Amino acid sequence: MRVRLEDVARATGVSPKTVSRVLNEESSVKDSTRQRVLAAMESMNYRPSPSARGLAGSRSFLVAMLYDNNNNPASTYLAEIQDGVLDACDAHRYSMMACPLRMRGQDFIRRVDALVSDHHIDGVIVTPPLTDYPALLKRLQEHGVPHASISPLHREGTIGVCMDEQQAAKALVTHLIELGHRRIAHIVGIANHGASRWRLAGYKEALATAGLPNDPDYVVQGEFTFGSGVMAARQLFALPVCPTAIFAANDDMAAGVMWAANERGLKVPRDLSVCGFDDTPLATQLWPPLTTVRQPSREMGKLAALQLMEKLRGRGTGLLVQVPYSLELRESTSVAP
Amino acid sequence: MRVRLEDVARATGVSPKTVSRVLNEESSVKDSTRQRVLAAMESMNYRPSPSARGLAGSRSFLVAMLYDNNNNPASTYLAEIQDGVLDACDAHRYSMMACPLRMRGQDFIRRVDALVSDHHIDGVIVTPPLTDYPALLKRLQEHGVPHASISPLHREGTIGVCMDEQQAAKALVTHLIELGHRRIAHIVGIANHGASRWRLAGYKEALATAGLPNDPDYVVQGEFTFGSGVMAARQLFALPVCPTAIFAANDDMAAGVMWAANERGLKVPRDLSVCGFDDTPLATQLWPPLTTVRQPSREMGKLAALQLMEKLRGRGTGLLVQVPYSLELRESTSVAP
DNA sequence: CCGCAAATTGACAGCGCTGTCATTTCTGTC
DNA sequence: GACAGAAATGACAGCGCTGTCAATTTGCGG
Repeated sequence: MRVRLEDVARATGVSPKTVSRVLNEESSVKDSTRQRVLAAMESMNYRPSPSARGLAGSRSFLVAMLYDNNNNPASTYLAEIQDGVLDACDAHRYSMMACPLRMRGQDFIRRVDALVSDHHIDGVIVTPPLTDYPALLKRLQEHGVPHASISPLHREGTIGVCMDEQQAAKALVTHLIELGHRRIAHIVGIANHGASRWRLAGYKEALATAGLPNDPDYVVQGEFTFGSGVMAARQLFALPVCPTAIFAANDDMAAGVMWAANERGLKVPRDLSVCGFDDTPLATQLWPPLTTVRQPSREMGKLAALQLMEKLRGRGTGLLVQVPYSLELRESTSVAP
Repeated sequence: MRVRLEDVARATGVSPKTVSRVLNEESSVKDSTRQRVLAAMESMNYRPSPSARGLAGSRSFLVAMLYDNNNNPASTYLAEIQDGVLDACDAHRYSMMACPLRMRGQDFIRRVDALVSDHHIDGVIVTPPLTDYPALLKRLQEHGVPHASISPLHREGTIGVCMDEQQAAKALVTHLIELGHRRIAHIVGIANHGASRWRLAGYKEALATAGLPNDPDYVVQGEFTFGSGVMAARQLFALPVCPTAIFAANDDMAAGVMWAANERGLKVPRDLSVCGFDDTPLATQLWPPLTTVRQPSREMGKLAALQLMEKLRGRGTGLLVQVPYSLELRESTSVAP
């Protein structure tokens, strides 16, 4: 019924073990043999059984993507990462399981345990903000399960992928300055998220570099949601001297800012320049379209998964690769009034 | 190292097979025996190996959630469904794999084949718009893999979960009529999606029931995105006689309508009532908050998964359960001007 | 053409569980 | 109290693959 490894072996005239070697890309197989086996596999449409491989061997070819579904601000972001991870897994014949972790109490530790020991997970992709949850990372290490992080806050000894968000934020704010803006406000994301810190740091750096003052009134707290963007903007508009530009730490909040501006009768970008971060679909759906920083989430998921699988194969030491950002200059920003 | 079924058997003084029976909830085990075995499992922290179970038995305890990542308008929706499915799977010790399907050409058939035969998938959760892709359903049937659908267009012989979207749309539009609106427009979603059809039908039904005319100019095509909502609204505003209320087939488009209204200087809800559908997070982030229909996506994912697992266990015949909608009447709608 | 190390290949057991079928232990009945 | 039939349990093989280690083949210097 099902084509087994043994069938391929028989068809090729070699032992099952040799077919297994080819399957696992072991080096000690003569090239001519490998070719014959591969050809047979192909023509017989052989597909190894993950269950059998998992049971007999030490590897499961399973990768888990962990995410925090407790306070899930940006499901678009996670969905894109997930797709990228799946892409990479597909290409290397790995499978992926998506695993939401509710970070209440210590229950999540048990979930991690269950996951790892049940399914023999080979490796884990960790997404923000889980990337900086020490208890989780510690547990993974105890299990001996390698992980790759996406945009981790602490980068030493971590493999995965990141973007120079601070540099990107700086570039964005510098762009505003070049447009003639001098009163530039920033809406910060959820405290302690890496993204929030870096973007704030980039904002401050740009101001400092340009020799502009860093007015604390111009830095208000948000929480990455549309609503918090609206609230933060209202707060800024209530200031005695309004900013002429607002850099929100993500697109959702920027959309909130635009809404609030509108509510107050401010025309974007004529009266107020607005920019965000992430380049979510929202950015181009708003009117005017939002100036923002493109964060290649999907690509990042893919790269993180690739890094992980490299490590699993024992090839390379695993790196924290950096993906390039790109400024998407659109119509929500213009010269200062 | 690892606690095996055999260890539990030894500890309890029964044969491995009996432990296996308890594990699989077979009926032919004396109750006292079952209790002892369960106690031992608990105290030894026994966790069965999915690989071994998959290899030896006919079941894999794996469920796949299929989604279309080609044109993915509403990743929030899918993310919520996914979480619901995961919830249900967790509860019944099943695992879930998320599987995006690119519906280009015939490649996706191979992907389905690979999925089912590689992983021995026990069952599949199908999400819109895949629910109505005949080639996919046929292939699943050929593989003998049961599936549960979420909001399928064709309901006969299907198990899964649905909502009476037509009724919900009717109720929403009826609400507008009760507020005194007579010129009510509708922005349709992507053609052929079940959601689009039902919501349009509900709109028409409400008008007909109230004896209002069905002006074709007041029904414009959208595609479930913010941008398409903006375009559609502009089209409606350009009409000689403007509608006083717009029912968009989803929240994203409704947000687009609100934006366009704003752009044109129309105050919502004073000059124009707007309502959407789905109750995405966006609905409460807009200002004014959006009147919409709550679609319990997460709950629906959970229920679909439960239906599927019931079927897998051979219990019950599997149903298409209907979840209740609820009208979320908020500030974006008010009495007609 | 031989001997030896290196390169390749193969034999075999067993991973942890379940399907099949045989066996034992209960029931209730006359 | 013996007996049929049902209920409960067990023995055993084997799912499809890989780890271990042994066997074979190859390449090469002399």
